Amino acid sequence: MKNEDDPKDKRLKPGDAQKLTMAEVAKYVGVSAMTVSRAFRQDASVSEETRKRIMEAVDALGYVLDLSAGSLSSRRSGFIAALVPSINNSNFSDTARGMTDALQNTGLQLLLGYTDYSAEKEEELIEAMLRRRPEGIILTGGSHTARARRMLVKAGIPVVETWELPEDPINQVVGFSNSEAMSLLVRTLAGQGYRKFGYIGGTTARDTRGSQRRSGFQKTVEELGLGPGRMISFGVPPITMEQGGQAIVSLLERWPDTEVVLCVSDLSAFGAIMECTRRGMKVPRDIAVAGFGDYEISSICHPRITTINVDCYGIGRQAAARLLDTLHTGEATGDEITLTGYKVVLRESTDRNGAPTA
Amino acid sequence: MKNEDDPKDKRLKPGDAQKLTMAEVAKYVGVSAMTVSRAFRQDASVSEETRKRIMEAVDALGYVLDLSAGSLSSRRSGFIAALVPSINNSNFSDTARGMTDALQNTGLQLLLGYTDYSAEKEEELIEAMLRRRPEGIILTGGSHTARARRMLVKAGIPVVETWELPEDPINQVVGFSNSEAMSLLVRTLAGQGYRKFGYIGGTTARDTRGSQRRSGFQKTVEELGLGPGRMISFGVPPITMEQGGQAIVSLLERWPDTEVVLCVSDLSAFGAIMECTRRGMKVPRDIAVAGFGDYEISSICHPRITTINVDCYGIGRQAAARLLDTLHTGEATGDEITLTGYKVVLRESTDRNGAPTA
DNA sequence: CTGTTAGCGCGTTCAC
DNA sequence: GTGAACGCGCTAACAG
Repeated sequence: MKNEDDPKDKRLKPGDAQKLTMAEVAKYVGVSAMTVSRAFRQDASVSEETRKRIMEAVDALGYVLDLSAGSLSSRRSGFIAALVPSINNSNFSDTARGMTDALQNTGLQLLLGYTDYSAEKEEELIEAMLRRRPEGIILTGGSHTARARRMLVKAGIPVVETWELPEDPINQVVGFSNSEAMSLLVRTLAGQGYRKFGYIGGTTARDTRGSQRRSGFQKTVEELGLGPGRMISFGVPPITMEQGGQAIVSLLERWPDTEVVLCVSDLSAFGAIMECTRRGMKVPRDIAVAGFGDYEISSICHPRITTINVDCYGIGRQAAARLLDTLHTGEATGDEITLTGYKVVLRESTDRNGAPTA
Repeated sequence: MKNEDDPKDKRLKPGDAQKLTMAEVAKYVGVSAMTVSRAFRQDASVSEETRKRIMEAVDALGYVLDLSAGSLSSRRSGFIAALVPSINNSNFSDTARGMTDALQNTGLQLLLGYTDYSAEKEEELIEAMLRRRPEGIILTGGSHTARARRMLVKAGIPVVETWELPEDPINQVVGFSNSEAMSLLVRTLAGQGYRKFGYIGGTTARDTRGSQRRSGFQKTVEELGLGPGRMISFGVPPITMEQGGQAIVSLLERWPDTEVVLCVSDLSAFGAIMECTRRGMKVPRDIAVAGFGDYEISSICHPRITTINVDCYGIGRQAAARLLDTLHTGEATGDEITLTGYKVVLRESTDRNGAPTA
């Protein structure tokens, strides 16, 4: 913190300054600050010769551009805010990766936050993000507090909601119907002859995607005339593998004749299957289990787990791409919904032949 | 974008403005902008009465503080930069969560980037981060390009390197010796009577923690007089479960009498065990397997996996805490190393009794 | 407790 | 292709 040197010695030596400004670099090179500024932009009109000299000086002096100053002046922060429920869930981290990849070489940086599945925390985070003046914002899901919605609308930036199909979208949507996806899984398994369906999910209040999957399950089971599904809830998200194990135990105690159990997530399905194995039950011989999300584990474990494959990475990538479109077309783009695909992946854990090792 | 109203109508109506400034809020309330600014800070001396009026106006108008302007003026960005190799690895996302939690209520926000295990990408990211003028930066590992090191030193902000013990730390370190941790695992298993050790890891160039684990393994196996370890490499990081399965097949083809296989990560260990199961081998009856990292899966799967438990969350939390200390004590804190704990967790996958189901 | 003045380090805008 | 003046929205520093 102390200046050991003669404070009047203002000469600039390479490797000297800690907090260098553009003006100082400009003086060193013998141009104006504006020219240095231009040298940093792709398109700007600076002679190759001048740019080269400037960049050499930048290197020699170790100057680093100050974007916070630049964005104040240009009124473009260079940020895109993104909120996901949990960073520890590989489905969402795949989505975050998709967003980051889509933002590559756009000069935009992702400002990532996680809401812990809480609408209140989401509201706080939205406010914190908006204070950084992001040029767009990507949210997970369509449930937000009234104040959050107000802030988002007022911010006047493009908003993309993902992973669901909100009834009343703020702006753009990139996602799929969790309810229909689960419904498809129920129908597929019913088509294979399963009749007695159980369901394992979290308490619904916080995880809106989870509750959509649950209602898709219930609705479909009833539509198929298979009576009310056998539902077991474990605690609040994030979903753990262990909860799946505990839940299937409860479920089988209560309804021992259950044929197939659908889980809100592959993670709980895996926990359930392992617990069954540990208790000497064979999956799918004694009970079939399916998950949701097609996590890596489901194609590796034994037995491999039937699930719904969701395009997590694509959701992120497309959400960012939609945002970029809107930004480039001058925010005039109409609100629109981009549907992302999902598909049933049938694997050993629901195999009717009960021959887990193929 | 168009202004439908009379542009001369400058009266401020609640819920009107998109881009409101502090000065406008101040005018609305009848105070100076500075007083509004003070009302937003915790410590600042503003009468409760005035603050209340200001905050009501802020609410009514929907004003959102502009931190980018504030940080230019205060010369404090409010950012902490953090770089992790991969966001899809739950060990690192636990670390990120630890950092975020430690930064709670400090007014500092995490700017997260992932390097994809590449020093070049890390260098790029460091530059991109420094352009935002972070007040501190947290890195994973101690291997950086020369230019990255130069930029970091020159930035004059506290740097914390994590997850390893670099030979030549830049500043502070929060981590543990990956080599010694792996060594401890080898010794523990050798103590149980295992003699023929195999090792499965990635190609070493990019993943420095992986190569430290590998060398800890090799060194220790030789020290114990158990000859050179049987090493199999799979591709570049990130580590997948599938690679573990492929690797153990190669390893057993080449050295069929291997008794125990140590893996660079629980993820490859899990893949290896599942592949063995699929091929009709029992773990640990036919071969014992251990991992590294104590991922959730290892305590759930069947058989449960012996591993090294690492305090991932604590690494993040302490790294951020050290940074905060340094920031508060005026950056005068000496460089120091904070060791984080690790411990061997013995589970079924290396049980000498070979009774996987307890 | 509150107001005034003067920048923070850039980019915009308009000259040349 | 380059430069000068000005201002982005806020806060530090000082005054009262």
